[in-house]
Amino acid sequence: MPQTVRPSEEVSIADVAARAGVSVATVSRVLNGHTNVRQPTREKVLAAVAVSGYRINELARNLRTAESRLLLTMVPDFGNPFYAAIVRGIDSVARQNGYFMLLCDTGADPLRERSYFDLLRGRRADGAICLDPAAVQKALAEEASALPWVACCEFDPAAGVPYVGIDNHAAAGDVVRYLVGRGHRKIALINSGHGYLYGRQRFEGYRDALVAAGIEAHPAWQIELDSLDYTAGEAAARQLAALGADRPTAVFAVSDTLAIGVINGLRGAALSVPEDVAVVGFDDIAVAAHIDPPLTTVAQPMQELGETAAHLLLKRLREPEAQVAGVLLPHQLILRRSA
Amino acid sequence: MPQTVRPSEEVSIADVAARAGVSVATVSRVLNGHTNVRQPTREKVLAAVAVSGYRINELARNLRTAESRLLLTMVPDFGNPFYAAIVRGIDSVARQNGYFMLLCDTGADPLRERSYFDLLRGRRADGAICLDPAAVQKALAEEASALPWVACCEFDPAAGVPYVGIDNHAAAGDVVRYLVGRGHRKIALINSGHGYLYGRQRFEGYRDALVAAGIEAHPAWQIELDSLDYTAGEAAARQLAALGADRPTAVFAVSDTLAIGVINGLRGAALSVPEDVAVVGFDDIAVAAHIDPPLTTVAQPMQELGETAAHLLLKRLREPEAQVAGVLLPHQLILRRSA
DNA sequence: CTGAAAGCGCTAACAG
DNA sequence: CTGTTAGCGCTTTCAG
Repeated sequence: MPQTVRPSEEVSIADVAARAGVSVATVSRVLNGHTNVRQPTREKVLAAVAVSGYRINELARNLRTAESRLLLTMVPDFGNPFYAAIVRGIDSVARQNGYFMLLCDTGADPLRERSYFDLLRGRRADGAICLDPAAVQKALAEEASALPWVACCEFDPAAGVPYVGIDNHAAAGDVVRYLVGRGHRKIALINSGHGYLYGRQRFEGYRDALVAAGIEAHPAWQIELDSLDYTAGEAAARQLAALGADRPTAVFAVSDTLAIGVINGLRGAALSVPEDVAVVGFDDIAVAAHIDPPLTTVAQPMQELGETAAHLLLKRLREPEAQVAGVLLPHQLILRRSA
Repeated sequence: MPQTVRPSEEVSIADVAARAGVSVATVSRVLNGHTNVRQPTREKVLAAVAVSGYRINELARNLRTAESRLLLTMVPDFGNPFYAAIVRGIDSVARQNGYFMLLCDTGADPLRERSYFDLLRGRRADGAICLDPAAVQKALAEEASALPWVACCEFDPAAGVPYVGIDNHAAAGDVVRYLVGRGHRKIALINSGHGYLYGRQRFEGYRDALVAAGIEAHPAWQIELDSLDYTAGEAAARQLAALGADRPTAVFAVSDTLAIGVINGLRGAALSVPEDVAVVGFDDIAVAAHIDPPLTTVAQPMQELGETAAHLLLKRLREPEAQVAGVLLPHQLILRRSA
């Protein structure tokens, strides 16, 4: 016969029922705010709860109701302030809807992402929001398409997964057109490499806008990085500065962290911004407005991106059958002094 | 009679057992890697698992084993890169030990923190790491001291809660002594206000070092803020710049975000750093090295702070009775160009 | 080495 | 309005 090993202080719903002189069903009813309980009975129960110090065991409730009330959020790097703002948006609507957020840093590693997705399969999370590179998502797409998840920022409209993001192609075009309007014709692109779909979209926006302006880009002006670190931006800037006569007069970096690194790298090469080289970033993270020179950048509605992702997911949980379309939020070019 | 509403595709351990022609107990044994199962039997089970596409329901396991394998982390603001680095440290050791991390942003709000602590009470998390202001923690101290949690960065040695942090008093003293050594006698302190214990500790370190150097501080040089935003730092800088002849020649800000704001504010007042005013920050967040001028600051071992906190908590979970002492990690003054 | 069976603590039919 | 009872899906004695 299995024995109960719980410490004596653990009080269960049955204890409360006994103390109140009612059934466990009644206790459950008042706990869950059902209305069909007489007032005196309700009070008896509440009193018993109070004196016994009872706390509901949500693990048991979770099993019974078959939900964990947890939303999983996967980010490639929560050291990047860009993600922090989005995560805050997710968190706020999750909480408003009675969910908590399980935050995981995948480091853009497919294996780690896979193991996090197992949280869904094991019912430990009810749904997931994925901010990982599309390449990483893709590996999962087939087998995971039935799982309740949505994509945020990184998305492949063709993947059949609900998503929210911005029009990266247009945004990159806006930047190039602005720069061209200011007289620049030698415009570099510092891009995050490989897996990121937004990288490709922004590259295409950059290329198309250049073509439309009748400008041919020097191959050396297009740099692919495998990191969004400040340091990576610095290295890219040095590389560009070394071009001598072929040096670009403007640089478009696909992330503010990169752009800040670029500015610093340019400074190290005795080039001043924006006089010698104009610099435009992307994201509009908090620090962008507070450096020297203040960064001209494309603002993404970060908080709203997160909120929308959470709403999309919640909707998918409520109506599993409903077809949820992808949504694109507006971006905005913020003019400051760096370009 | 209650009916089973689970979709037909949901397969349970009983289905696997039936398919393999064994009992659920045996399936469970195989799943949990128990050794007392004959090889042929094990293979039958594994085969049945594979063909049925069975995934263990961790909610059920959690109820049975009475643990959630989740660690709760509460931060006052995950927009601050300082916290991001710590959180990464926590996450890495949590994962190494088979736990996932539930990350919550309390906004330094006692009510929200309380509600998060309820996750512990409801067994949805096995333990917690709290980075909130001591004042917020204190409200919980009495009733929550029995709960398995540890404090990180913010700690009251007298509270009886295991903690990890740095010696803030000494660190602030180091900054002041360095500044005095460079000839400064008019040293301002820009502090986070109110609740934060580290604020008080750093203030005392600042004050004591000043006294030891025989310097009397002008009251106007001590500014209390209720935010660590860049903007808050900027406002403080303007305030200091307006002092005219009484203007300090050095500023010690208790956070890098504040310090970056200060530098920007000073620049707005046409004061240059470090020539007119030297600026020292605290934390050594990633961007600190990449602004102009690069920030002199006190580095905290952020990753290690998080890792240690997680280890402390894990130890407390394993040995509930053991007395865990507080631990102080070394800090380091990083000299760059801002001071 | 394997199986039967007793729950973990809770919710929700169903019957009264 | 309230109680009885059957599980949710799993782990773990205890017997054989």
